[in-house]
Amino acid sequence: MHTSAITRTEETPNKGFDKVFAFLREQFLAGAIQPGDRLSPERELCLRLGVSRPVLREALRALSMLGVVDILHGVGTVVRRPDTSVLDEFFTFALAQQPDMADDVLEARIAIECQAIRLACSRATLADLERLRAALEDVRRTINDETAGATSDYIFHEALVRAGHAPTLLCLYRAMAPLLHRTHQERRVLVRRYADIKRYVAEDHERIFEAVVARDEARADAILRKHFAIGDEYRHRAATSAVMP
Amino acid sequence: MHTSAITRTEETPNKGFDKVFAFLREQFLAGAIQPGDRLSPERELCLRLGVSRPVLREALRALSMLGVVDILHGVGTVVRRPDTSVLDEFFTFALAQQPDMADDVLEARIAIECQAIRLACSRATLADLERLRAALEDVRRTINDETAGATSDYIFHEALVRAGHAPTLLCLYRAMAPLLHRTHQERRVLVRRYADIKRYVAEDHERIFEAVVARDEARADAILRKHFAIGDEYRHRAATSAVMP
DNA sequence: TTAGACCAGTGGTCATACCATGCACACCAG
DNA sequence: CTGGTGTGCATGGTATGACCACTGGTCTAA
Repeated sequence: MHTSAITRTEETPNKGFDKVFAFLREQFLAGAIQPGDRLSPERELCLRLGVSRPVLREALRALSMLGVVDILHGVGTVVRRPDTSVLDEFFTFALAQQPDMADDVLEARIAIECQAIRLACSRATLADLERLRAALEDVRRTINDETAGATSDYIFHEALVRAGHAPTLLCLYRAMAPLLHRTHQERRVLVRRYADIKRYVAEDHERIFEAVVARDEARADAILRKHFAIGDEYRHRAATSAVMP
Repeated sequence: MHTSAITRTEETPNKGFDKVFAFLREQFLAGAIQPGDRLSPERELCLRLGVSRPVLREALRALSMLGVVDILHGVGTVVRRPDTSVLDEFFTFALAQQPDMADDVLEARIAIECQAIRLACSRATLADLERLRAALEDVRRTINDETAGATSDYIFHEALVRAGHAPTLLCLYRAMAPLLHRTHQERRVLVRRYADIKRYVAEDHERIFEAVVARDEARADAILRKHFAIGDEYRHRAATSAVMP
């Protein structure tokens, strides 16, 4: 008990994995290593850090899980700009065991999108508007197809966020993409049950588009919020009453 | 080139790490292992899966990175309900690599906070309001202290997001915390230059608090938005005109 | 009864050897 | 000169076996 205390009298903040991970983390956050750089070979790194190769590899694998590096067999470990693809894994696991998390993420989605649409009102380029218009037509065209409809819906909303020209918002939004897409598909199942939902989907998206074209921030925000609220209500109705004429 | 194809004629979809990770992933998604369960010991698992222990550990570490399991020294590897805390690491890395991102992140911050304040209007508990009130007093008390003032400011806004009771929003907000705090401190430097900024800081936060107490979503959102806009303007003025009476 | 020591189970680390892949360079044939 | 080809090295990928360190329960002795 008290014997072990002597052994670690000096500096032993973390050891092994934590030490390595903390070190690499530092390097990244301090900007010492930039995207595109190639890390030192594993054999060299583990010498420099005073750990064994398996431990070093655990840390590298951890970073690769976070999307910070790519480990390429026969090439090396290269730093990459983390994209949101990692979060796909995360949400997959998270939702498998915690379906109620969907609602929570949905709230974050609303936050992102409402801010993005405000920005879009002042920043949207002609190309953005054209993309939105095309997406809107797709939504209308696929209104009777559950699968294609879900995709159209998602594409429209993503186009909306893109039009905001805010990289971070877009990044966050795309992080939730897998989840959102699944939700869209679930929602589409309701189309059969509630006939009026088709009109709601079509008209809402059109009004959203028009508000952006008119560059009316407050109105766009309000309409979009209402759009989500209605969708929420439909899901709620579907969840509470299993059968419906 | 063509020789290697023969070697893997049968089932060799992945080998080593991928194989193990895929296996565990299956187990989770199929619901074969539930939160609270304890995985088999490493030595046993790696035998069952036909891989070495280092490789198995890489996979376990990967899962722990995704927040799916907790690895406890001397105890075992236990499955946990994934929460959004993992995203901390991710966003920390993701947001760190772009220095010019400050303004952009600010926009994301506005998104989070405006949505959170709306939720807070309907969900804030007495404890939340009390925390907000205390933070508000701190803001007033430290109005003349740049450093302490920045901290108070941040604490108030975080309390706001907490009152929204949306884990994902809070997680995203905290991921931006370091950047935000820096911004708050920079803003405080302006206090000396513009005397009226003190009144603005104090009054705005008070009105924000009152709106939440009144549970008026639209008003709270609007006030908060204006609050940010004014802060933005101050920063803009400070940036464009270096000197000012 | 209880405080302490002990022990078995489990994760944490290490060292070394060998396999697998990519890439570049040199080499050879045209 | 040119193009293809093969060989070798650098690097990641895996396996093995041993030992250390922590946790929890059990057993012993006061």
